[in-house]
Amino acid sequence: MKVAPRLIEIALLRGDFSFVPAARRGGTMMDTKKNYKDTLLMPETAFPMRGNLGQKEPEIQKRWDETHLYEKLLERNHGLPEYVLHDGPPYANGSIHVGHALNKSLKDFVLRYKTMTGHYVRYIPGWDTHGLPIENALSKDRKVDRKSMSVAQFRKLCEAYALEQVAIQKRQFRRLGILGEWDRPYLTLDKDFEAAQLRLFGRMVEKGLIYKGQKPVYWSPSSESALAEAEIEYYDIASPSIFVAMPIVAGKGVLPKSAELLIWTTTPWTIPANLAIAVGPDIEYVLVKTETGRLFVVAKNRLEAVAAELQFAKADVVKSFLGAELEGVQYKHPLYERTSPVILGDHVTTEDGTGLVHTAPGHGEDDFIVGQKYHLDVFCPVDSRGCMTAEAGPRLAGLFVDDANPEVILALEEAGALLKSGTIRHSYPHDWRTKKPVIFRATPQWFASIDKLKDDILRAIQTVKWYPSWGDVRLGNMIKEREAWCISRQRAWGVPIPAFYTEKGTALLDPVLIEHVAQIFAKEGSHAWFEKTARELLPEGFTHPDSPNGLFTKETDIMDVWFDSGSTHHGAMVDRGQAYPADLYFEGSDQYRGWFNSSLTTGVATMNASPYRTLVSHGFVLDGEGRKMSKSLGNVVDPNKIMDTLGADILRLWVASVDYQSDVRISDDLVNQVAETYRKIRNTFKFLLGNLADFDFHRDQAGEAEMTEIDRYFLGKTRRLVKECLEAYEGFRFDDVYRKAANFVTFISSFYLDFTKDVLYIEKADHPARRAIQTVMYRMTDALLRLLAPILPHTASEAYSYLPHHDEEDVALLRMPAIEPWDEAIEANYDEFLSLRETVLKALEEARAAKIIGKSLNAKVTLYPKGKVADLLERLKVDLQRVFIVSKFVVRKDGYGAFKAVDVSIDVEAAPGTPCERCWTVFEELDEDGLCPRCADVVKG
RNA sequence: GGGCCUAUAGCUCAGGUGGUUUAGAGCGCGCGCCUGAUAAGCGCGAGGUCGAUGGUUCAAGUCCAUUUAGGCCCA
Repeated sequence: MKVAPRLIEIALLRGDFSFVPAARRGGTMMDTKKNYKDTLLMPETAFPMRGNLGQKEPEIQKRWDETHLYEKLLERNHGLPEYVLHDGPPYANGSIHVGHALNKSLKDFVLRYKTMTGHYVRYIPGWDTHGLPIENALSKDRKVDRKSMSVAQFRKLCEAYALEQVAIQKRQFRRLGILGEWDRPYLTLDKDFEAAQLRLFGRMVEKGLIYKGQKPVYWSPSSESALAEAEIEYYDIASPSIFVAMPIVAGKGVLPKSAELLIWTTTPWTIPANLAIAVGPDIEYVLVKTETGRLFVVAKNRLEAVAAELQFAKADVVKSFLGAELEGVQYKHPLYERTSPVILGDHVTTEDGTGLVHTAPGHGEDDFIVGQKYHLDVFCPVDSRGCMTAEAGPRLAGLFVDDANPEVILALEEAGALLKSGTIRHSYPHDWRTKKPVIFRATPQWFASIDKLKDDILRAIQTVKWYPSWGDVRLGNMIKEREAWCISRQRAWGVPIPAFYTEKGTALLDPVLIEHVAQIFAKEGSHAWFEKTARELLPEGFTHPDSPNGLFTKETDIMDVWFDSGSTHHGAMVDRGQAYPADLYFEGSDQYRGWFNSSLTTGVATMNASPYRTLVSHGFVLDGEGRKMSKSLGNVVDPNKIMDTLGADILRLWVASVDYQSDVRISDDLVNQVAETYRKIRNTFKFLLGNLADFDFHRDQAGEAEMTEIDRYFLGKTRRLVKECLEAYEGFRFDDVYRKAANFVTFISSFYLDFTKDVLYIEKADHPARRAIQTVMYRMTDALLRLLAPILPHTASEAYSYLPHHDEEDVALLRMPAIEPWDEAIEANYDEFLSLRETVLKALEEARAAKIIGKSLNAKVTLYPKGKVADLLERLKVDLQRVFIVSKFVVRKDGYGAFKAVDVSIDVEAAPGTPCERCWTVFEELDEDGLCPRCADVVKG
């Protein structure tokens, strides 16, 4: 324990010497020692042992800013091959979390590494600044009443809010130590960006990829507007609950014509819009005959419940079959002369109802999706006020949906299709503002066709390099499953869809008009759309046959924000002078569905090629137990806190330590563990720098010819480290860099840096052996500093500034070390020697335990090699006494020692004689000053 | 429910196409040494049967199936 020494320190401070052990008392001995200590070449450096990163990093970052490090790097690498890492825009809302820190750190590793390998590397950070979360933050958190102002006014508030959020996140990102164009980031709300987005959209229009269709959305009849998921609140209400039978007209040989399909619904008003009945392909269905002789189809698991509900006295199973067999069966609508198909849908369950799902593509999300697959119409006989239209037939037309319900039920009863009508209490969506029920209603929306692009996208996927390798499968599966992309949003905060309507209602989506609007946006931003009239947004003198009076209106829908971020490869990359495609996209695995997907779609649509050559994805950050972080669980780790206390380099080192390609974990314990490793690395730097205090590499370096084998062995290990780390960087395997570097540090610290102290401290400054060792240490320091610079930029920068005779202003300005060959024969020999070393250390440990020796320098070791060990020693030119830090080392071919191991035995005894006052090596004879010949020579000669 | 992924010592990770004996490393932990890297350094040691089950095989952490837990994205 550390208690004892601490007590002594305290005692010394107090002047209370009663705690001091006897051995430490007595003036003369201490004085003598002190004299000789002054003659040693002890490590000397001002590089502090403790990082104090929380305080120091901001200072280092300030220096980077003031010296324009980023700009210098660009200048320096101007004309070299460009490497484009295109930044995916985080959403501008709230403080950053560890996921952000992980993402940005990983990118910075790549950016700094690529810069150091001689690439022209820009970093243009970006933000996603439109969208619903910002609208909601204003309405909910800041109590902004949207209805009290115009859309244009509300959008201005959104913009201001987004910019605030960007400022917050920017500060936090910069604290990580990331170099880049922070003064000129790209924002999706920038005028230029919005113009670029429109132009990209225009090209898709030109290619015929954009069309108008229908899609059901949450619709609030009470406020006559579409609602987003976040604007919905659920309350319990009473709804009708009806069972309806729909007669078969074509049974496909599976069902008799007299059979009827049984469905259940709580929204009778959607019955007029019924265009199909969905069944689960793998669900088992039965045809049952009731006491009345009617034949009904129902899911087998639901039979009992349904029979009870409908009070069947009898329900004999006539036949059973899988849902898949029913595909294509035709039935007749009970209220209209209309025939519809049975379709298959994975969304069908047997949790409630009959296992057969009434499908109205105009009134339900699932219904719409499955309807797309079967090319069903998106039929919606309900208007914006929630009233049935003429399409629902004269009997229902004009009725509000709630009033249509009883009328539909009545009609069904009259048609003999109603089997039961009741009520049910259930949770139902309501408008969060009016608190009135909402409905699902199809409205006209703009779509991007995916069908036409699918094959091209799938082909593009094959050209991308994926890390991890399963990325192509994941994205490919999503593309294959993907239906049309609805890009319309009935919101305010976003880029408007640049369509106009004529007096006759003709939609005008024309590349020429879009370019005109884009030019306006480039000057004024998309606010112009909401502040100007259609006339003002159209080219001067524009006419259209469908607008004889020259009147036009403009589209009110805005674009899905995924179209915003999907446009960054132009708005923020190509338009900023970078080449298409980018070398790298590097984001979280949720972006397979998001940005990877939308960027690829728009990229293929407009450039017929993937916007990225290589794609790397990282996993999510979980807590120490592998669980999702959540406020309610209280397991959220705040990166800002870590940076303020332990430092950004610790956080970055954590990032480097984990296998980010799957999900990663973080906790206080885990971060502390990384901090320990950091301390080891830092302290090793301090020691190395200290031992290089009097070393000028240009003047003092030794050639390999002047080195011992073991020097060359460690030089070789350094070169191996360089090679392996560079390979790891190339493959984005930062955890390999971390581990290899950490292991290297441990390895040299316990072996080379330990035994060479005898030469470094004791010998004269320019002793050849000492200069040889310093040369190796310089190489080690240099390699480690450069290799770790991308991961620990602050620490590497700081340590480099303490390196005597350094040439550059910052370590970041250096190149990665070159890969050099090393002597593999020496490496093999000394790798083998390591196991002999272990054996000797064990023997020493045993002697220590037996109180024969304390420190190894008090020992005399006698080694009795046999077989392979004897062979090995034949091959080595090594000073065993020095390497094992003992006072005497004897090798004897005859006899055996007490400590036995394979092919070797060892005797350890206390070295006879007295320790030299200066070097502490034990000698049988010393001169009159208590010095050994070597020390006498150094001190006196 | 579907697509994709993860699961080896307390922690972070190694363990090409199945076959070196008691599955490795670093950290942490325990014990000890040193006090001339000192809120440091060095040594030794104890910890896993490889998420679980069932298979294939002369032989599986390493192949197959099932299953459990967890994650992302859908539904």
